Amino acid sequence: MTQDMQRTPSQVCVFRRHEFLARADERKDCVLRIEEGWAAQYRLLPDGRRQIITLFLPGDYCEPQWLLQGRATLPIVALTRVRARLLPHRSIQARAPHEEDSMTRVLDAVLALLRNREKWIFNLGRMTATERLCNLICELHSRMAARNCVAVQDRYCMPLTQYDLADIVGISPVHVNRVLQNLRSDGLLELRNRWMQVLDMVQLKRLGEIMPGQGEHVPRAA
Amino acid sequence: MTQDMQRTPSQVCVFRRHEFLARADERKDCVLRIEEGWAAQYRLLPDGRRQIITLFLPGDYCEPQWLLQGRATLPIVALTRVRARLLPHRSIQARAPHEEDSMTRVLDAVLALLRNREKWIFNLGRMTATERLCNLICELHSRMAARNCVAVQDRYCMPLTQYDLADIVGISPVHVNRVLQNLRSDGLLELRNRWMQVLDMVQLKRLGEIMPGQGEHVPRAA
DNA sequence: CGTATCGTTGATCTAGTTCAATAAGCGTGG
DNA sequence: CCACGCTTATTGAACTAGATCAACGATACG
Repeated sequence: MTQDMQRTPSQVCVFRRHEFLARADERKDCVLRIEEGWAAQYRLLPDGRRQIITLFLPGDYCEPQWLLQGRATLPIVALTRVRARLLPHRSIQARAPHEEDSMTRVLDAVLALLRNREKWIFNLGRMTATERLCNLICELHSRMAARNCVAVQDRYCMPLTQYDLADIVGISPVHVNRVLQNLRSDGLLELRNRWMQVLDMVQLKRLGEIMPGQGEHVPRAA
Repeated sequence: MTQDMQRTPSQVCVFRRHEFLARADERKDCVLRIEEGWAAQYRLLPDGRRQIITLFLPGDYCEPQWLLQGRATLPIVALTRVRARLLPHRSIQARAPHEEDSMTRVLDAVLALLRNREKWIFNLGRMTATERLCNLICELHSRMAARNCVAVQDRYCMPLTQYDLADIVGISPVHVNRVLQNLRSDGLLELRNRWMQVLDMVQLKRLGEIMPGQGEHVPRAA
């Protein structure tokens, strides 16, 4: 598919599930804008441990920093069928600051990525399994909502398997299942057949969202 | 100290231990370059849980992304006495690409930050306590080495308390202590009075460093 | 309609937490 | 110089969140 990308600059291209959008250390002269489907960037250990580092949803730039570094660092795989538009670096640089897919927009996406990683470092370091999952669900909801991908009654398509979820929040798949059971039985959400329905966003946020709590005092362990 | 910063653009300024280099949401028209001392960016929960997100060492740009977003997101505190040079955005933009403290250099630092966070998301999500600590020690060693701050025999000044270490690697201070005991008794390192001496870097790397292992197969939980 | 993937459940185990107490450093003022 | 108070390091004992193992049921899909 790399070949396709070379042949058809500024075009749309499609990846089947499990196909790679990027491989480690691959050269990149385009940024992708996901138009449909979900993709994930991950790191894998020889012993099988996997951690998903970044999730790409419809509307996201897939690796905006490629614009600056011209190279992928980690593999990116399609979690569903993915349709993406290729944005050659040149065409991005050519656009006026306030246009769609301009330099400014792409750099903003880099900053957003950086902030999102702040959040996940915190999550993985200091939140419980339930908190992490709630947090993820809220994040997905708000990102999907921002792209107008949430239907009535807070329903949205959530194609991640419980294995995927486990590899995002850094827990085991079995435990993901158990936490989801709890959230379901507490009436916070419904999740079946790749459709997520948030039933009690307030409570979900309370369980998962990180409080502002930017302590002004000297930081020290509790 | 914000006042000092306004009054003396392009100057050096000094922070005592526990003083803030930045507060959440503060406006920033300078990037700092740390000349001496260590600082940390962290997030704190009302219940006392703290996670250090970024560590700034001598030679590092402290929050290069301020150049792009003009604003801090999280508090940054001095872990030791810190001396830092103020680099106003204007002066950075004025420099030629290959100069010290040019736009290019600062953007490279943003990219490095992004990659370092990839690594830590992986660490926190999928590595054991021992692996995380070894990994951190190796990272500190190589960052200090890059700044010529490592003396003979792999000795370097490591001012982090065990509480700090705990809040970086996302485990409890007590457990940090125990893991360090193990590493000491295995003859991998020496650590006393804020001085770290790495005795067996090879073994330490093996325990902590992330193998390339970029699996080419379909990612799935082990 | 058979086969691989995905979800669910129970039982057992363990890495790491929490609590609590003590010891060792270390700066500061008298 | 010493005494005091505070921070940091160390250790043990009890506990728990979450992992691991294993089996089985449900889906989906070619």
